[in-house]
Amino acid sequence: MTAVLVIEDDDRIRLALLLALEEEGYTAYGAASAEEGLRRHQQTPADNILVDLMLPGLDGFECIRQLRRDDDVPIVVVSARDDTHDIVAALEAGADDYLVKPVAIKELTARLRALRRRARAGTAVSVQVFGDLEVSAEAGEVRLDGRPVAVTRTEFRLLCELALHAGKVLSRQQLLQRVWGYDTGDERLVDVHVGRLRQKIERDPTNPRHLVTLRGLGYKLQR
Amino acid sequence: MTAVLVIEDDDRIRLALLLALEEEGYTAYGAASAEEGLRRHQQTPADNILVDLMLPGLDGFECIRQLRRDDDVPIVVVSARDDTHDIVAALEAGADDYLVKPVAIKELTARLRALRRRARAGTAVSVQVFGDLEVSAEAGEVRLDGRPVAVTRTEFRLLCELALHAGKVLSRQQLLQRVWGYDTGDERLVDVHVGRLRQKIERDPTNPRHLVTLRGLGYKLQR
DNA sequence: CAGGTTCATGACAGTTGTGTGACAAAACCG
DNA sequence: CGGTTTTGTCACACAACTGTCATGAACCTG
Repeated sequence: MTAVLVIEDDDRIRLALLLALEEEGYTAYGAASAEEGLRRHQQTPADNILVDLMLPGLDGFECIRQLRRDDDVPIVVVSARDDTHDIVAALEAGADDYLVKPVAIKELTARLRALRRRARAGTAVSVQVFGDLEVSAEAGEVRLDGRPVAVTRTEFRLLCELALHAGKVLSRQQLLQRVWGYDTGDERLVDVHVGRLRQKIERDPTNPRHLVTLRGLGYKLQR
Repeated sequence: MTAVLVIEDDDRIRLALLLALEEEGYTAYGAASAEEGLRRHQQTPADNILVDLMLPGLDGFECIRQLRRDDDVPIVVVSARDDTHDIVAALEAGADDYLVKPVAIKELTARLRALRRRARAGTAVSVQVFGDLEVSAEAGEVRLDGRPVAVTRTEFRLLCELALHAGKVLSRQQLLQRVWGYDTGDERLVDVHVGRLRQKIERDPTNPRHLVTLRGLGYKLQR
């Protein structure tokens, strides 16, 4: 779960942002001043910080500088001022992005995602977790209970494809198409590989909990 | 010196951007289509890429996806379209930022700086440690158990490339591309050099613990 | 419950991927 | 220049993987 701290003095805007972010699946909490924001972040560090520029007391620029003194958290400025000087100054102070109000929530979350992807790059590898099962596309690794599991290339591609659409059914046709690149072919092939994959990633392969069959529809991977 | 590649089909805009960037102290060069841009970046990788969305042939989104397939250079979209859908789609495709034309050059460069600051964080470590193995890119040195190991230039480049993306799989294609600069070539070449490298940096070369093979995927270096 | 459909699985032969040693060309260097 | 190191190519052997098929179980449907 991604936690976002919103530092904004206007109650209406702050609440609107918090609601919209929660709607999108974030854990969001607010602060009405820079001082309060700094304090809250020190207590429970957020994964992202949104900050307004015009704040009572300590202003946004100073707030960013103080945050940056000992933290590398992605900071996005959300300001009413659409002025190159402000934008440049905010970025120079250490912000990562600058949006002008009113912001489209979809754009905001897309930018937060892009920023987190960038902040993560180089440090850790991204991992998808399904209970006791972990899949990391970039590390080319599958783990069950934290222990690495050896899977073959096709099994891995198949698993990644299913993980990419976690929770959604994929028909054998779709899988043949996306994993094998076959426009046509024997759908049984998919069964065989699903079977082999189950042997490796399910505690009880005859009673799959992750990679389940939806009779007549296809397969899906669930959490 | 920072090199920026500008992919933009409108000659006037491209030239204006190139001039403005040079004015600001960047080395800037352009491409009038996605295909040309991809080719130029492959030959001489840029530190930043600016890309338009509406391009003849391959469009901007596809261009970004192709760049992202094997590179995480900071990408900024510069587009005339101010539409949330486009912005979200571009960021999802892998862009880091999105600016709407006409852009203020000062804002553009400030955003480029912010982006590079972010992209550098984490990667700038000059000595990387993988258990008993140490790789120092700057010193051009490799140590096993603290003892220096003599590796050849290509072996060293190969090792650095793998260390730079520690924990992530790199395909033989990517390695050929990045270590040798070959756009095409015999992938077995990589095997041979990996084999030679293992002889030097692995305690038990037949049972590699650091430089491991991921059948069908490529190689990776792990801690 | 009979008949048809859909799915799981084990076996097998053909194919592919990888490690390695040998060798010649190229680069390097006193 | 002549010797040494490095590099890239090749061929071969072996292990691992893939796709097909046959069989039987599980599941629907009327």
